[in-house]
Amino acid sequence: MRGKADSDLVRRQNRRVVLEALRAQGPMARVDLGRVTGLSPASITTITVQLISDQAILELDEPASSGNVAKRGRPSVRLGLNPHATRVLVIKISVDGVEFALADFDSKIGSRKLVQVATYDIDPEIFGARLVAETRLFISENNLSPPDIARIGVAAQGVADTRDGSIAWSPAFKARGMAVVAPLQKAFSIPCSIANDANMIAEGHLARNPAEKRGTTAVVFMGYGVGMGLIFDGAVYHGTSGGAAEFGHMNHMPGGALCRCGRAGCIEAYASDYAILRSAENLPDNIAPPSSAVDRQIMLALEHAARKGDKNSVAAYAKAGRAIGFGLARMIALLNPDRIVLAGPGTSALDLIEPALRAAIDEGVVAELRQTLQIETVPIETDMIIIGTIDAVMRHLDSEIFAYGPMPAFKPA
Amino acid sequence: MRGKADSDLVRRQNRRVVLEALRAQGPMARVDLGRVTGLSPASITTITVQLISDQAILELDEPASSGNVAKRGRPSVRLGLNPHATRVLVIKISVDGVEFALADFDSKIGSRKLVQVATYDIDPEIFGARLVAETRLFISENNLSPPDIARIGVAAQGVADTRDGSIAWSPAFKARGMAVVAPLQKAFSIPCSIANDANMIAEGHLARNPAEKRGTTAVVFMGYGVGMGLIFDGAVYHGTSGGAAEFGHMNHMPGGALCRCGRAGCIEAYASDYAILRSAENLPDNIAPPSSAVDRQIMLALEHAARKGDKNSVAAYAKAGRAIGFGLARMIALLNPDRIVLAGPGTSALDLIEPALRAAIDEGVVAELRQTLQIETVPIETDMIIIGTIDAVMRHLDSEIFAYGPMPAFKPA
DNA sequence: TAATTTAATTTTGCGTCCAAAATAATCTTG
DNA sequence: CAAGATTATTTTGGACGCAAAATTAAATTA
Repeated sequence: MRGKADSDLVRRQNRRVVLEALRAQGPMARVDLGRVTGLSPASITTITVQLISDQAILELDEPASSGNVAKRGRPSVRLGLNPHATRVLVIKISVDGVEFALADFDSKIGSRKLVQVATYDIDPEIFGARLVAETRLFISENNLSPPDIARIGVAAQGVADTRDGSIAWSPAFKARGMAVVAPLQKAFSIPCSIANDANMIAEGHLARNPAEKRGTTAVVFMGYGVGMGLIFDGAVYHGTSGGAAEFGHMNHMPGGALCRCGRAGCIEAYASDYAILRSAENLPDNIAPPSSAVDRQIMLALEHAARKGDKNSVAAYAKAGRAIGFGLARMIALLNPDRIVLAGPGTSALDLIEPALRAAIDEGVVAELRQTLQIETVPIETDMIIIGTIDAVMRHLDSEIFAYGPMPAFKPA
Repeated sequence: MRGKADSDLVRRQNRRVVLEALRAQGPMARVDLGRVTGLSPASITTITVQLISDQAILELDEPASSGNVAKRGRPSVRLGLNPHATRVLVIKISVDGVEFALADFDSKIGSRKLVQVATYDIDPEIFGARLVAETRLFISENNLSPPDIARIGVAAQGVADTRDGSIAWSPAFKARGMAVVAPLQKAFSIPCSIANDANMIAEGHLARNPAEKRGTTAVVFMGYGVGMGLIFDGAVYHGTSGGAAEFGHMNHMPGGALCRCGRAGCIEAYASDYAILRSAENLPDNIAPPSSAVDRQIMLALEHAARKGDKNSVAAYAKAGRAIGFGLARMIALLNPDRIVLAGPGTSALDLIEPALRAAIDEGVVAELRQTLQIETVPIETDMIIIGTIDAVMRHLDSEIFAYGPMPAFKPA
């Protein structure tokens, strides 16, 4: 914590704490809010009166409805986030196309839509215009207009530049430096931000796992690519320009296998779907990777073959495990994390990958650093990119807007 | 920032802000403290009155002494940290032996002493006893007794375990898990903590470079070993058990050169003094490294030979640069830092190392992540370990003791 | 010596928190 | 069904921190 403190800071912090409690644990009564936040009942009253008048939260008046077994005493009144406090638009940009989702202030997704876009050869200018047009269409299809939306969050596959709001490099685009935030903000005058998709998965994991509020966790995403999100003390780390945790493009072997990014030896060039496939088919590892995602069925068939004992397939998964394992070993030496979480569709082949992965960690890092390390697998799928982006945007609204005082420009639905 | 806020938090935070300003920028008048901290003159008065009565700071009453050209108006009274507020003992444990230093509350070193200890084959029990005995001697030689010392900070070469207060592994010891904090605390009843020496170098760098309060910096130390300290937003990152930034033992090549730590392929096994020497002498890279530090003169002679054009020496430095460069490339992919700072005696050979180092970074990480990255060399020597440990301990005292209120158990000198 | 200038403190007011007391709303029980 | 009992929430009053304005302090300049 830096800089001076005053009563303004206290008010904002406590408002934020209350909002975060409601967001993380769902609706609850004032008494419970007091217990959870550590604030006195008197303070809770003051704060909730303000938040209610700001329309950020509301009383969920279900008189004896919710199967409340008759308890003694004055019944508690549950408070919840006001779904109509504001709305948020989330856009996911990947090789598959562009996906849109609208979420209410209580983080529930109201509407979503996938638009197929032939991204690879598209011109940056044209993509920007297309993105604006599709966004405008999606907004109007939901009977809304731009001022109804408080913020736009974009999750992009590849290296997102959080500072200039562009996609620096992505497997979805041949071109580099695709401007994304600028055209959207210019067209709609809505604050907009962009981040890497794996970091957004980590945001989603963080929002759902209170244990991640402490210590360091690396969330590894395995699938069409290999990604990572780093959580330090309850905050996802983005790095200087948003390029943090580019685990897939962390070098594994100098001069090694050819990667989609054009360089040699990236972890992704050994451990992503296309790389495992290429390796299982005994193709040389310097042939150009495909520009589109590998069909899920093909990967499942490959897993099946490996489990049946097909030598090449088994070796391919082992190679992938070794690449990820050495990458993790290097990460462990650098960050000494508490937990590693393995997630994504690629974990369906974990039985084939894990032995080599663990052997590589054992070989690659001093034992003392991995004694307390937990490695676990969680069922996170690609949908977590959208969900996590919503979480990230909401966290921002909680802190930066509602925590400050009366809502700016609120419009009841 | 987590948890609720109250006026207690405000008071502590602002007291800390004042102390940090005086520590970072030296003595200054109340007016200037107000300017620097953003606090009003009224608040500065209140806070400084308390800190003076706690004897944490004092008025530097030099009536018109310090060449103050006659200014109009009431003269300002400069305030400074009270050197005698408390004392701190710092212990550095390395292959060379054990070094002691005493520092006053204004961070100035009062007395220091190097004790040669044949560490390598020592029994943990015996080392603990010896450490306590030497510490007791050092304290009494300075006409002090244990209660005069507020805190002991230990910096250790190798993997320090901040949680159990031991040295998990170190090139200085054959044994693993050397208890350090426990015997000291038991003997003297003084709070004691331990950390890795490279992290302490980063603490020292941070204390002297206000720019490091923002963003991410990796401080690389090159010399008898290769170390790193990571600074995230103005705080040195220690990891779960204090083992963070073990850059020297981050794997470079699976199955590669033999390292002091017993494993194969660590960066240190290519880029530390002994590794460069081994490589220049054309010895196989699987021979056991020496258990003591390489003499500085030998390394300087090697540099000289390389600059004269000796092929083997030139190749050895290039190999070192490549190992460090790929390590940095991997770190960059993971952390997307703002700055890399190269430091330590090894930087005297930077002209021989840097070309290969930069080439490896270019080869090993996607261009977009290194566009804004600054790589600089700073003249940090091994002495920074002691200085940085003092800084770290003082930062702790500022936050955890003096920021809270009256000093516990203060004894004027 | 009086006016001016700059530094620091004191006074006063405001905002936030908390503890305790008061009030509200419901259930239990005779 | 009315009087307790019980639990939730609000009100009241006090404490503590910051900041603005007024005041005091200490020096220079005219």
